[in-house]
Amino acid sequence: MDYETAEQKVKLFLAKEGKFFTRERKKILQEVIKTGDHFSADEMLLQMKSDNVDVSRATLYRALAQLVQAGVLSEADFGHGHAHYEVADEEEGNHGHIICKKCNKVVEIRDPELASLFSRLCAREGFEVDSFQLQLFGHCSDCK
Amino acid sequence: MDYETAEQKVKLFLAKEGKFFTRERKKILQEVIKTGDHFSADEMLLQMKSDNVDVSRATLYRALAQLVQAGVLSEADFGHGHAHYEVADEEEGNHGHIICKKCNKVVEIRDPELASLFSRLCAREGFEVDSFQLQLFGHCSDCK
DNA sequence: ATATCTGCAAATTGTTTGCTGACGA
DNA sequence: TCGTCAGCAAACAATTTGCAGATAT
Repeated sequence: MDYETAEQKVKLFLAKEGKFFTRERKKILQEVIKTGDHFSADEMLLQMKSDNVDVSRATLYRALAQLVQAGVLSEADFGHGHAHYEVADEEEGNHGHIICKKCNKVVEIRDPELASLFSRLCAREGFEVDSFQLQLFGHCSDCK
Repeated sequence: MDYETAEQKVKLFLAKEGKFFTRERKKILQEVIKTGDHFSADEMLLQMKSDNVDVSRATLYRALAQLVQAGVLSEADFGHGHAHYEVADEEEGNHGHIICKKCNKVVEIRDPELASLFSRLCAREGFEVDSFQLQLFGHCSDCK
């Protein structure tokens, strides 16, 4: 997702909630979009520090939660004891991850079959699904 | 999984690690097997309290981690801020969950297509997968 | 006998919250 | 102007850990 698209989404969301697009939120959004990868709150703080962008931990956490709500970020748990974020897919459902238990490498899994299989399974249970989290744990080619 | 099977697995695992099958670990295993459902560490402590089984929180956490390693329990994160456990499936891959975002109801999703699709996707990335976690978030028939 | 265990309380980790002066519309 | 915000420090919840005496083999 490019910065412009993201900013539109965020502004729309904030406006709807009666909130402001402050300079801190903008700085955070820029840093977040700049990252092409998964990141934790701490990693983002480090990146910001190295870019001389100064925002408090509390503000970052508050902003990340908003970005998730705004649909700009998605959140995942790789079993490492803290949340991971990544820029959300622009269209349709999100994607899964394969995590190497040895070296912690993370690879994204995208396949149209995923969404279609999931919605079939959910319909069977009478659920209406709007997102999923899929983590596959194993060993990558280097570690097995 | 019945108690006997579980105890075998646990004893094997503990022996391999040079650890003991103590009375606390046995009490915990019994309570865990008794539960037919998902549970958190706190819920298990409550159940044990109501059964007059007395084990400290620290010992429970240590034992749960071993049971996961032994393959008797599996661990999942439903986004509620704490881990959930459930007795692991005896054969082949585990299963997923659909979680209602409104009422927190959790329904299990089992389908042979899951494992086969996942192993296909992983092979494509050169990974060898041994477990997965799948959470589908949405609204159940009562809440939508 | 000896290494592993338990329970306790204290420590850690990741994250959230209350407050006060600063900021955005 | 007036409500929202940022930063700080304190609060929190879930989980982990160090230690000293109890226990398993």
